[in-house]
Amino acid sequence: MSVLVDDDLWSAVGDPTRRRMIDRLLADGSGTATSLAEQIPVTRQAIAKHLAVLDRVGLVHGAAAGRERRYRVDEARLARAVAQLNAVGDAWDSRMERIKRIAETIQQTTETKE
Amino acid sequence: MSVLVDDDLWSAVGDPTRRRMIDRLLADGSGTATSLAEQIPVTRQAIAKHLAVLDRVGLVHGAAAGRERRYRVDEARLARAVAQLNAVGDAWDSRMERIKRIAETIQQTTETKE
DNA sequence: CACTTTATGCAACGAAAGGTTGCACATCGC
DNA sequence: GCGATGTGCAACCTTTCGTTGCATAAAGTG
Repeated sequence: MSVLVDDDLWSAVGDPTRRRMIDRLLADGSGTATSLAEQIPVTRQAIAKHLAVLDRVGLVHGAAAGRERRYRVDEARLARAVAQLNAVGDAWDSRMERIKRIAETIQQTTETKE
Repeated sequence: MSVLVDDDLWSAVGDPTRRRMIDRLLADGSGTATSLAEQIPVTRQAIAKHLAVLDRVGLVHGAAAGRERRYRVDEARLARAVAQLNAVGDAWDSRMERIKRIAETIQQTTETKE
């Protein structure tokens, strides 16, 4: 049984830098390429490209505001991504019954059908 | 605060092909580069490289058995990865309190198949 | 208004990742 | 011994992630 996931969506959050960007955007409410580059150790241009990727899959939306372009997380879209992360995690968990003990952090019982 | 995540571990499961490989290995118990290549639409060599990546982060272990090299998922390690997926998902969720309902709705539309 | 600062955007380029093909080599079954 | 099967190594291509450099637009300030 494999879970149906949107590879583009997953790949978008699969990148460490993009994950940090989402963290920052969620923490601050919104941000620009420049503001994010000040908080994450990559250049503004790299951030800008990642924002384009995130925008393309709909995880963020940018709006021009004067001379700056301010980005904000699309929470519904991110919730969908989170749901997929959980779905895959649950699917794998259900295949590893015997190690449930080891994964003490994961207490959510999953009744995913096989 | 951002969640402490092992980027290598996350990146390992961030690749669609590697996720499918893990799915197959879990379903079949074990597998070889050749057997996996028959189930996933990429060449055996590509599979071999992914197995090397997964082995490096400890998600799978390979053992020579005659002329073939058989790989098996390290369940403790995978459980750790799953825990991190959940941790990040939870962190993001906690930042998006107000859309919890949407997340639930999306969850229902996330299908699973064989 | 002119000038400087600040925020973007575009382009070229390099390194690494994911994928392919081709071939050499080891091993199993007969 | 010999063919079929399973690996491993190497070269090569494309995309992705990151860089630097430069041009441009919008504020802010004298």
